[in-house]
Amino acid sequence: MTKHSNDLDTLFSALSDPTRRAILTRLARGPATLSDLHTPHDMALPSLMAHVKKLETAGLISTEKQGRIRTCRLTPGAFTPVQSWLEEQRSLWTSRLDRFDAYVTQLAQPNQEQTDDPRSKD
Amino acid sequence: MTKHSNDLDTLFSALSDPTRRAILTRLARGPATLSDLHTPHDMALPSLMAHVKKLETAGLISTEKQGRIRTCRLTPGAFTPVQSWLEEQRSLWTSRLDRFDAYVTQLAQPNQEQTDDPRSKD
DNA sequence: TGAATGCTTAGTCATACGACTAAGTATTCG
DNA sequence: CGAATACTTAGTCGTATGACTAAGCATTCA
Repeated sequence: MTKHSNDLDTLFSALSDPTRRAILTRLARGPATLSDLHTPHDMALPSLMAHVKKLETAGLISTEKQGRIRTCRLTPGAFTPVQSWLEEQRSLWTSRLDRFDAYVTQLAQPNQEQTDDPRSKD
Repeated sequence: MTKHSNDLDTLFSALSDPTRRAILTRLARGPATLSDLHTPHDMALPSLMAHVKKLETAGLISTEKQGRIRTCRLTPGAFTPVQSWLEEQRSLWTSRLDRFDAYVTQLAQPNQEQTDDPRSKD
């Protein structure tokens, strides 16, 4: 069993390395072979290969071998789960702010009934 | 020296663990003490503490101690570098698609001069 | 004051990660 | 065919991560 069971685990983990992010940035401009990807990095080829494999496992890129050459390309829409998670967090955060705002507004108008501080809700 | 020198390294790495993402989700609803954060997780308190510390190091949360109680809260805008990076990638990708589109359009109109396939550019 | 509470530190351990070298395999070129 | 090319596999090594237990240290409450 690998360490990361979850999609997001694997994605965020794959993105947490600068070499891998550089590879993605390169591939955003177009497909490339392993050697192409290797050239700018001061690192042995097997080490770079391991990064490429991690990106592929995370579903961020796909690779295809023709003859002795392996070509790598970005997977369209691979960032979607990441962006969705971020969006969900943002949504939770703003709805909290809304509730807090309503609470403060209510405090400022003591004529009306008050509910509990919404911040303490589970 | 820690392993992650870069902001993005630390951020993505902090986000790559489900316990830590759960903590963030909890804090999106409002501040909480360490014990609060601990309760739902079947894990020793020091282990949870380590996660909280990692989130704090990444700048995703801040903590403050009053008496014997440590309160944790989300750092507003902490996701910005992550979202900017994603946005930059998207931008590279779409500009590549635009260039490719222009190339295809040109192929379909052989009357006009053709440039090289933009995909092969460095 | 003495005990309970809430966190903190210290130390251990297993596994994962990321780099390397060396050697192997499969294409392609001369 | 034989050599160069482009990856691939295997094996090693040091460090990082993430979990645990046990013990320590303030604060607060009775």
